Amino acid sequence: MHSLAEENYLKALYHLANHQGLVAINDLSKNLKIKMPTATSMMKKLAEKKLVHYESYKPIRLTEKGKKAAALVVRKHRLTEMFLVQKMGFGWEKVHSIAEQLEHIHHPDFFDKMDEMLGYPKVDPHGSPIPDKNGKVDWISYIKLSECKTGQSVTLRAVTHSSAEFLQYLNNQQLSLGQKLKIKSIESFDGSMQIQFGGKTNTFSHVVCEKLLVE
Amino acid sequence: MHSLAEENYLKALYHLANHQGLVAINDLSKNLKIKMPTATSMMKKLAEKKLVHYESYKPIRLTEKGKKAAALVVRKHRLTEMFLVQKMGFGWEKVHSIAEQLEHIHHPDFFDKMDEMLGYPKVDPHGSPIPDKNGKVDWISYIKLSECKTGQSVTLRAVTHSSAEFLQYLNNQQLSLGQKLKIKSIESFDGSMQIQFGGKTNTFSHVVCEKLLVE
DNA sequence: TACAAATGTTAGTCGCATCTAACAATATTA
DNA sequence: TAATATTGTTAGATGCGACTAACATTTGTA
Repeated sequence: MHSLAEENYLKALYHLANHQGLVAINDLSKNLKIKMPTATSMMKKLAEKKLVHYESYKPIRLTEKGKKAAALVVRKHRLTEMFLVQKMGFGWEKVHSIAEQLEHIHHPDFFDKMDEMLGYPKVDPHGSPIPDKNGKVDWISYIKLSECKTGQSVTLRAVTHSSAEFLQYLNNQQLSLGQKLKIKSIESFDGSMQIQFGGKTNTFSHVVCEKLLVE
Repeated sequence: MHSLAEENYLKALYHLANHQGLVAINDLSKNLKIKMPTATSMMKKLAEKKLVHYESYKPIRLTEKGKKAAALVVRKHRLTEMFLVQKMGFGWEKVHSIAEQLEHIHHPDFFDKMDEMLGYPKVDPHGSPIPDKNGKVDWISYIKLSECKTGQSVTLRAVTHSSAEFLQYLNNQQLSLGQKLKIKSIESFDGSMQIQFGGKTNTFSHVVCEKLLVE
């Protein structure tokens, strides 16, 4: 089995590769808040274990084995988040930090039981897809709210950031998944959007709109 | 907060002190399956942190601070076991090994929520008391089945071993907590007991009877 | 294109939790 | 009580995952 540190590197590589394509040592070290030499030496270790393709000065790529291992950690994380919300009554803004710890539990039965109790969910409370037991993911192609045009009507399907502060902000705006949104106008100079939903119109900054996925 | 290793030492000291009184380095190292020098150096570290009283060649004692820290780990372990049985439907023989990992989660809300969902239970699925949030334990004084006399009628209240094998053995005998037992006879040469319960009479070895607590 | 800035690697150190080997103290027993 | 066995300690090594300092490569730009 992989160590806690290894699992965290795999997960970071997985997310970075999905969000930005090529992954440099620098990205990885910033993401994990470790220094670059530490990341370099871990890449050598993961390369030994055939979890990444690593060549000096080249971008890092997960191998198929590495992708699967990473996806299985993500699976544990997202199943846990779903369990915490659905079965334990936590708010969606609380669950990320708990799941960060629980994702490292090595006990298949525990997660299989959650999966069963939840009815084999396909997405987590933030709308992110839950990888299956083989690490395969059903990618659903939503678009960012920030890419929509004035006048469009869309439905909020996922958020791409799970920090407690951001989700609490959405709570304060009474914004949750499934909410229908109508784009009233867009400020061209800062990209902020006036959005109508639930009988009111609020303004959201570009930074916020980028993190909201809709269809 | 304490490291995973520290928590495991505290827990071992707590259990050993409760089961056998004085605790020697040797006991500790056997219990944790580590070598004696490792235990010695950890005792020095825990002494620095005022979690144990340690003097060379003397038995080890937890300080009040150490007892509380240990009890809080035990609390997390036992709450988790109860949650796994009551809310997730695991058999009592499965939960120890899962709880061994979950007990090291550092997230008060997670355990508080379990506690609330379980209705603030006083004992775990094996009949062991759950320390309160201050680390205080309601000691209930049961006696070992092995100490009972022929003809006595008692009720099974707790088991003092939580290994999957032992509990599976009890499952196979259809023996669970709350079961009324009547002692039909005792073999004087090996201490095995003929016990009547649930409409049948089975023989249990001394080793088994020592692990069953009754009242 | 040449230099500067940014990025990446190598070499060596550190703390943690483990180990083994050698030595010291305590306990057991002949 | 003296010899022996058991238990405990000290000293020093190891693997892991982090670090800093110094050096190397790549990239961006004047």
